[in-house]
Parts: sequence; structure tokens; C-alpha cells
Amino acid sequence: MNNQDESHEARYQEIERWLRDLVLRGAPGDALPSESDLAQRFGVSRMTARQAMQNLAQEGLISRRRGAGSYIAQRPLHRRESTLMSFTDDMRRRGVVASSQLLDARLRSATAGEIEALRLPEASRVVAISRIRLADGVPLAVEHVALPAECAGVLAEDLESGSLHEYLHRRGWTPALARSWIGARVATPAEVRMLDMTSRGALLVERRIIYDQDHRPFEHTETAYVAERYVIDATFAATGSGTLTAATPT
Amino acid sequence: MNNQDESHEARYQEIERWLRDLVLRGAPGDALPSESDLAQRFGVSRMTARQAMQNLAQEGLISRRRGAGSYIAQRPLHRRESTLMSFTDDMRRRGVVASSQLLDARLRSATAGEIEALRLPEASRVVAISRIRLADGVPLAVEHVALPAECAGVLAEDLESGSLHEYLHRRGWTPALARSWIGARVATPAEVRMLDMTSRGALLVERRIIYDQDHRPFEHTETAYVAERYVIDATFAATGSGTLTAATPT
DNA sequence: TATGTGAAGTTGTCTAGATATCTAATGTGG
DNA sequence: CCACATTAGATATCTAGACAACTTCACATA
Repeated sequence: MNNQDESHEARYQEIERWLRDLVLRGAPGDALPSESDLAQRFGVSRMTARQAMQNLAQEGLISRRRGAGSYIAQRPLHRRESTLMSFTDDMRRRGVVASSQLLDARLRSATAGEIEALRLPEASRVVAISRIRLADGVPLAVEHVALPAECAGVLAEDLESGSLHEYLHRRGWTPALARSWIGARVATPAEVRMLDMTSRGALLVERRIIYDQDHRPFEHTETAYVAERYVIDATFAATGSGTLTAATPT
Repeated sequence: MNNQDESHEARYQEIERWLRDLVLRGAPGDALPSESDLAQRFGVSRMTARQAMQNLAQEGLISRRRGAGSYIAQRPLHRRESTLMSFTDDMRRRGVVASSQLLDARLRSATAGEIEALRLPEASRVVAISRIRLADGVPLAVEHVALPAECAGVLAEDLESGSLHEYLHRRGWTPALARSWIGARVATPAEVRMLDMTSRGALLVERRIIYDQDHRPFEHTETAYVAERYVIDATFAATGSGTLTAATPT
């Protein structure tokens, strides 16, 4: 009836923590207690124990098979590390020195796409920054960033060697979520020249919108990577729910 | 959870479908029925209605705020993030009909890349399948699949309209994890012809290795999408819901 | 030996409630 | 007009069950 102790933590969260520890200590494939087991052990109803397990399955930490039981996932995914990375962080992580070559940085009218992406009023102005991105001195991509006009202060910053995201973070804009679209196109002659390409090769284009904690967009970026010099690496769990029996008819 | 058994759909799935339609027709920010509303409307208990909403919230389609209600998400997100999806599922989610045109299907010697990807002994043979993938009848991509020779039985299957993954699942190969590399290149003249392109445009190339529960690779696929007709969506939480990193080819 | 049957155990789905906690809107007093 | 208390309504958590669907394994049978 009561049960909402002085403790601020929900019962299922307590069970979750307990299971996390079990996963950490155990080996992939090890069997976990059943829902009924957990319910009895913690003195809760099965539905409560179930919620704990489902949350972990959601995270990919455990795998559940109807009729068979719940097991430690083969490759427990630890979702702590941020996957949203700035170019500078990206390069640093790979042991490459990132630098930039500023092409343009000014306040200008927003394009229709930027207005929609950043949810700005009609005919707004944005801070537009265009840079060539280099890795160990080799041109890797051309990047076009658009920020709300409030960020105009960034124009006074060093955009060739400094990190744009570090400045934004200092100003209170912290990335919480990003949406990306990844596509490709053939380089224009101007891009071939800027990026030191040998011919009109392919560009890997990433269009990205970054949101803050309140789900407000504050950065729109289009980065066109030289495909021969850059590959995106992605690892996907089979199912978001962690249930390995999910249907994948092809 | 997701069984192909269309005869019996769970109640919460029915509610989910109904809500999906609502989201599709409504505008971002629009309020959705409350859990109690739904429960009454569909004649189910509140917990069942709740499950439907939670699933959609998980997908990022709706946003729920305790005390306030549930709303259509600002940007209904399409779930490609951190989810391994078959071509057919992918297309269905995008609302188009998927089909295939078989180019080749036979047993042949594995390439060096396939031997490494599938961890095969030297000079192994693989089942190689090449198909044109169509969306609503329009060529979208050319796909080259390589499977271990044990899967030779798949050659007897209907690869134009049948389900490769369904067959593999029956044979005990269930996808648990996938690694992808996403790059780009310019189409060859042969590809321009096969894919009904107007010129030598860009292709978005995804190379993918699928692993089973025991982390053994069992499928190597290279899919080259016509960039003008296909874009990859990705959403990343800063808390980390999927891993997407980039690498420069050496 | 091979096969099939059945029981036990597990997760999936669902019920019909309950209390707790939070949000947003309303109303009231200064 | 503003600040604060109230309140209706929403989600969050939880209960104590139920039956269905599925997996596994022991056991009996051909």
C-alpha cells in the first residue's frame, strides 16, 4: 500500500543497481535470476522486478528470451561515453592533430533550412562559419556551421586553432542530443581545389543539428568529408529492446 | 515481442499503431490522449495503454512529461539510431515497399576482405548474393552479401521476394550485433546503368558485418545506395544511445 | 536409437485497482 | 498586478494476481 519510503529511489531502480553489479561481475552468457526470483528476493511484485530487467534489456546490458530466461548480454554495451563528438575531440581521440583554415565567419541571413533546423523566426540572422578541417595538415572536410545570432561573440574567438564547442560550452550551450543525416554527393570543382582532391571524387556529407538539455537546437552544421580520407564507423545492437527474438524479415 | 504472427496482435501494439497514425497526422507539440483516456477508449487497463505510450516514447516519437501529459515530439525521430535493421524493415519504416532484383547467387571463393570479416580459413568459399534493392520500384542500391558456405541452403530460397534474414533465423543465425563502416564513392558506369542513374553520381556505401549471440560473424554485406535517393538518419544522445565514431582509412 | 510427449520454468501480456509526485491552471489575498 | 496556495489532472510507481506462449529437458515409446 504505502511503499514510497523516505528513500528517493524507486524499488525497480534498486533492483536495477543490483543487477548491474551482477552483470559487471559475471561473464557474458551467464544466466540471471528470473523475474519471479527477483520479485521474491526483493519483496516486490513481479511487474516491478520486470521493469528493472526491461530497462537493462533496453540498454543492451542483458538479453531476454521468452521461455528461456535472461542472460548477460554477449557484449554489454556501456553507454556512458558520449557519442556526440566535436571534430576536435574526434581527431584528438584518434591521435591526429586537428586544425582549421577559416574561409568565412560573419553574421548573415539564415537560409530556409537553417531557420527550420534552429527553429528561428522568419528572416532571422545567424552566425555563419565556414572552415576547412585538416587532420595532420591534410584537408579532410569542409564545414559550414550556423549558430543563432546570440552567439555572435564567437566571431571574436580564434576559429583556426580553437574549439568552437569549448567556447559554446563556456557560454552555457551544452550538447545533449544530436540528429544527423548522412548522405553523399560529388565534389564541386571549388571543393576539389579547396580540399586538395585529385578529381571530382565523392564527399561524405553529414548534416547535424545539436540540441541542448531543453531540446532546443543551437547548432546546425554541414560537414563534407573527402570520402577517400574518412569513414564513419558505427556499431549497432540488434534490437533496442534487447530481445533477441525480434523479427528481421528481409 | 515482435512475432510474425499477424493473426494475434497484442493490444498494446494495436494502440501503438493508432498512436503512430495520430503522430503522423498531428503537428509536433500537439497533445496526445492521456493514459486513462486511451485505456477507456480501447477498453484495456491503464498499464496496457501505458506500455504503448512508453514504447513510442522510447522511439522518440512522443515526449512524456510527468504531471503534464504526452505530446508529439518536436521532431518525430526515425529510429535508425543504434538499431540493426534489415532493408525491408528500413523501407517499411520509411513508408515504401521494398523489393529485389537478383543479379547473382552462387558459391565462390571468398575475397580477402570477406575472409577477414567472417574469420574464415584461407581460400574458403562463401555464398555470394548480389541484388538490386528497389523502393517502390525505383532502384535504390546494389547489395553484395557474403555468407559462410554452411549457408549454401539459402541458394534454394526465393531471394527476390523471400526473406534472407528469416531463413538465417530459422537456421539459428540470429543477429545480435553489427558493425558498419559508412563511406562514399563515385558510381561506376555499370552501376549507373544498373541503378538507373542519370550520371556518374555519388554512392553512399555501407559495409556491414553481422554477428550472432556468440559474437561470431555470419554475414558480410556491402550496400551501395544512390546518394540522391537515400540518406541515413542517426540520433545520438549525449548519454550515449549508440556508438558512431569515425576513422580515417590508413 | 531416434522421436515425440509432457512437465516445469520463464518471459510476454494483461487486469483493476492503489498511492505518490509532478505540472499547469485557477483562485485568492495582498 | 503580483505572489502564493489550492486543485484537477497527468504520469510514475507498485500490487497481487491471471493466462498465454515459448524453451528446455527428462522421460517414455516406437
